[in-house]
Parts: sequence; C-alpha cells; structure tokens
Amino acid sequence: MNFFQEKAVTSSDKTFFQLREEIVEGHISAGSKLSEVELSTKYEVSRAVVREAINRLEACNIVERKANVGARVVTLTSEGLLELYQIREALEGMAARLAAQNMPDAEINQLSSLLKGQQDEVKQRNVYYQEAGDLDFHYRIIVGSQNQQLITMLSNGIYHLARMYRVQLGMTGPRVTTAYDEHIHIVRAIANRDGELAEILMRRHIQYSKNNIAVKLSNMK
Amino acid sequence: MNFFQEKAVTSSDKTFFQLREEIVEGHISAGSKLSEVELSTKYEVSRAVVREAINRLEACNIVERKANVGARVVTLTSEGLLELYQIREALEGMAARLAAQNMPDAEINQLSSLLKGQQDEVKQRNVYYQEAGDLDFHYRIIVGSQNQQLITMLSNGIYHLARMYRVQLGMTGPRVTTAYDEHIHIVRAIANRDGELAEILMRRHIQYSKNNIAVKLSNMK
DNA sequence: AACAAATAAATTGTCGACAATCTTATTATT
DNA sequence: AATAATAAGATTGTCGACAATTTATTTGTT
Repeated sequence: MNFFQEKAVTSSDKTFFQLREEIVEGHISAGSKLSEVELSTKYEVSRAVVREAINRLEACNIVERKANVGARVVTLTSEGLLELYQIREALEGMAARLAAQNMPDAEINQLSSLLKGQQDEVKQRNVYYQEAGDLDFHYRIIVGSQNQQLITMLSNGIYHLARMYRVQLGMTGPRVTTAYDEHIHIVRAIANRDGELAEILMRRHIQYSKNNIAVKLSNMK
Repeated sequence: MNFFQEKAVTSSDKTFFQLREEIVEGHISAGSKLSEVELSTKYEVSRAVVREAINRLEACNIVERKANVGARVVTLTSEGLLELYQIREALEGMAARLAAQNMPDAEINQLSSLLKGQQDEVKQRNVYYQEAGDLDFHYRIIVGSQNQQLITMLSNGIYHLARMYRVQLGMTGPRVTTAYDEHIHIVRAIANRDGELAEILMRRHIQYSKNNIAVKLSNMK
C-alpha cells in the first residue's frame, strides 16, 4: 500500500497505522465508536498511545471526536463523497498542471514506462489496476508537482479517506480500462509540458471516477 | 480573530489555542524549539496536554516534529509561501465557484452590505482592513461553498499558516484599497450566480496578495 | 592535541492512577 | 404511570513517574 513510505518508529505510529488500516479497509465499520480502553487492550498498549493515534485520525478526518464523549469513525455519505472529490479535482488538477512545469524528465519517463508495462495486463485480463496502480499513478503526479504542502495534504489525509470510500463501496467493475487510457493521456500531456491540458484531463479523470462511485452509492440505499 | 468560533472546552484546547496564537503572532519565533517541559511550566499544565497541543499544531503544519527529538516551529521560506498560495488559489477559487452555486441569497446580501459598510473607512483613511476584514471575507465565501471538508481544511490549517506569513512579514501597506475593490467584484459575480467569473476573480485576488507578500519576502534577505 | 569510547544529563515516549465529565440506572415525587 | 432528581457506572481528561532515546560531557587512547 504505502508508496509514501511511512516508517513506524514510535509505538504510537504503529498503532496509528494499524487503526487507520482497519478503519479504511472496513474491518472497523463506519460510524462505530472507538473506545480508548478497548483499543488499548486490543493492541496491548497504554491508553495514552491509543489517544494519540485517535487524535491523529481526527486530524485526517477519518474519525470525529467530541470532548468528554469520545471518538467515532466518520459515516460515509454521498455528500461527503461529493465534497471530497471536488477537493481532489481542484488539488490534483493543479498538481497535474504543476507537474507539467516541474516534473523532471526522468520521473516522467519512469511513469510512462510503468504505464506501458501494465498495458497488456490491463487490456487482456480486465482485472487489477484500480487499486494500487491508480493510487501509485496519482501519487507520482502529486510528487511531480513539487509542492511539498500538497504532497503532505494528500498523502496524510485525503487519499486515505478516498480509499475508505472506494473500499467500502466495493469498487471493482468495468472502469478499469478507460481509467488506464485516461492515465496515458495525462502523462502524454505532462511529457509535452502542456500544463493546461494536463489539468483538464486530470479533472475529467477524477470526475469520472467520482461518478462511478456515486452510482454505486445511490444503488446501495 | 475567530469567526469560526472555537470554544476551548478542554484544557488541551486552551493550550493549543494559546500556543497557536503565540506562534502565529510571532511571539514564539519561527524555527524555535518547543520544549514540552518548558511549555508545561509556562502554561501550568501537565506535559500530556502540551504534548497533545503540539500534536495538533503538527497536524496544522505549524510545527514539525521528529520522533525522540522534539518539535520545532516551521521556518518560513519563499518556497513555502508560494506553495501555500498555490493551494489557496485552487481551493478558494473553487470555493468562489461553489458559492456562486450554493450560497443562500441572505448570506450574499449580508456579505455585500458588510462590504458597503466598510467602504468609507477604506477609501478615506487608508488604514486597517487587511487583517480581520480580509479573513472574514474569505471565510464567508468558504462557508458559502457549503463544502464541509473544505471549510475544515481551511479554518483548521491553511488560514493560520497564511496568517503566520503575513504577520511575520509585517503586512501593512498600500494593498488595502485594491483588495477592497477586488472583494466587491467577487461578491458581485457570486450574486449574479456567475461561478466561472467568481473563480477567476478569486484566483486573481489571491495571486495579487501572494505577489504582494513575495516582494516583501525577497526584500528581507 | 585529536579522535573515539564511555558516561552523564536532558528530552521525549509510555505507563498506570486519579479527577472530571458524561451516560445509564435507580429512586422519589406528583 | 410519568417525570424529575439522585445516585451508580463507565468513559474521557489530566497528572506525575518511569523507561527509552537522544544529546552533551567527560574520560581514555593514540
């Protein structure tokens, strides 16, 4: 999962990563309460480190906390999804534009050949790709923007929330191949140093995947 | 200062607000170390609450922390400023567009009349306005976007960082009146429900104020 | 004197206990 | 029986102490 390599040096780090994974992957269900004592016995650490982990999750918008009451995992709503993808569209659209300006040729070539390497697998067997491949792609472009604050924002917060939505709505399905083609076009625009086009294509790309998820969400109710 | 009313219910909240203010206002200088014991004696609370406050500041990108070493106030750089305003441009541009779609008429009128009320003071005496007035303006438009995640992002993190830059670079000066006129035009676009124009104007407005600050920053070195 | 190793000091990370607050259950009153 | 007041239970917030790690100082060796 982690391209942005996060090493857990402290015990609190480890607990934070574990908790985040369990929530994002849906093993701890949305809306459920996070009891400090319960979690501290479960992970065999003190309440203090659980507390710190929960605080960090709150900063990521993965849990909500009320003073003297406790923390709950956020509940997924279609409004929340829309809001999240609006933000992604704005930020990653910008990232694509900046990447067209700033991304080193070496990184662009690397990304380009990475995509080519996936081509056969994607076109023939329709499996895979959506999860790790998509995330990897987006992350590389964010890094290519060379805006450090943007990198932090997305890799600390937004991506995990977005993944939580996708995972819990059971994202598979037929979007795989068209997404691949969109990726190809975006990289081409970046390689041509056409920031304007790169932004437009990236925004479209995110809109599509938003619609894809929104359909599933409306089917669930 | 706080339009987004933040009530300190817990002791940790209060410490967090105090610390943030001291840093943003420059009483604790950029780049300086934050000792947990030192601060706990200063604010007369336990180390645990100081720790929690520092963790929150870290989540806001106001301090940086290394495990087993400690936390330092971030250092202001021209690159950091550029990055921050790039993000603001994207997010607040979007907010202006969304506000043109979603902001209730009542709120628009309220904002409009607020600006008119400031007109005389701004045009005659060239003083004031930049600080609280500008922040209030931007915040109202963010709220008008009705994107909750966006509101959280900006009012928890970005605005305080942006303010830190402005305060510590001694923002006063002749930008006051032109900023006022820009605000007027943005509100007009929103009132006309012209999202496209509102976004363009907002982006320009932020670019201008970025340039204004960047000049000061380059003069300092 | 210069460098390396060992020791000491200081700082952060973790823990268990107590205090304050909220939630639930019980009792009292109408 | 229904509602309000009170008490009991459970959960979070805060604290001081100890452990682990880093940094500074001292000591030892060449």
